[in-house]
Amino acid sequence: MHLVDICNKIKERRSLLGITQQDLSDISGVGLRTIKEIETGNGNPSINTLIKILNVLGMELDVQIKRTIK
Amino acid sequence: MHLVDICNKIKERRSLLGITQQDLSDISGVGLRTIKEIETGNGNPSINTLIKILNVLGMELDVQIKRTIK
DNA sequence: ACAAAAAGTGAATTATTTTGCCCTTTTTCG
DNA sequence: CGAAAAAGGGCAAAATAATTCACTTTTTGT
Repeated sequence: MHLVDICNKIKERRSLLGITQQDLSDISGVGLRTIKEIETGNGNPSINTLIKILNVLGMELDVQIKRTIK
Repeated sequence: MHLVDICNKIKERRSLLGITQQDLSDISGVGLRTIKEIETGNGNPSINTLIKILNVLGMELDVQIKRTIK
């Protein structure tokens, strides 16, 4: 999973939950500007920043062995 | 999955593959010091840095809905 | 035990992320 | 349609990650 995919997942999940970027910022403690950067795909967040956001969205990171060796 | 778990997975996987931190650094293009930081748990890498490392280890990131709401 | 290799750490510098402020564009909905 | 809400972006300051160099500690293998 690439960074852009992660960003899209975040955007979709937030939409699904019916909260705004501002809400996500307030609850996660991550700056609004940063969340905008991430959701538009222009961003390279640190793990901690990403995890803060994912937590609010009820999601989590996982690391696994690649199934398909492209 | 927390940051510390990710760090441990990286460390274990590198060990399993029988390569050194130096090797991982050379192949991934991520600085040796950065890799050391990550493996010892003192680190907050950006997603891109993390992905570079995971690629070399044949691993990948995934984002998913939390199964257990602790 | 000893030497070599690998891993861990400190400090200083550079590069990048994170942030707030402010404004523009797009979307929502009465 | 028209106003309000939400999203998208430019810019510069502050915070933090990434890197290099040098050294110490630990681990590995003979």
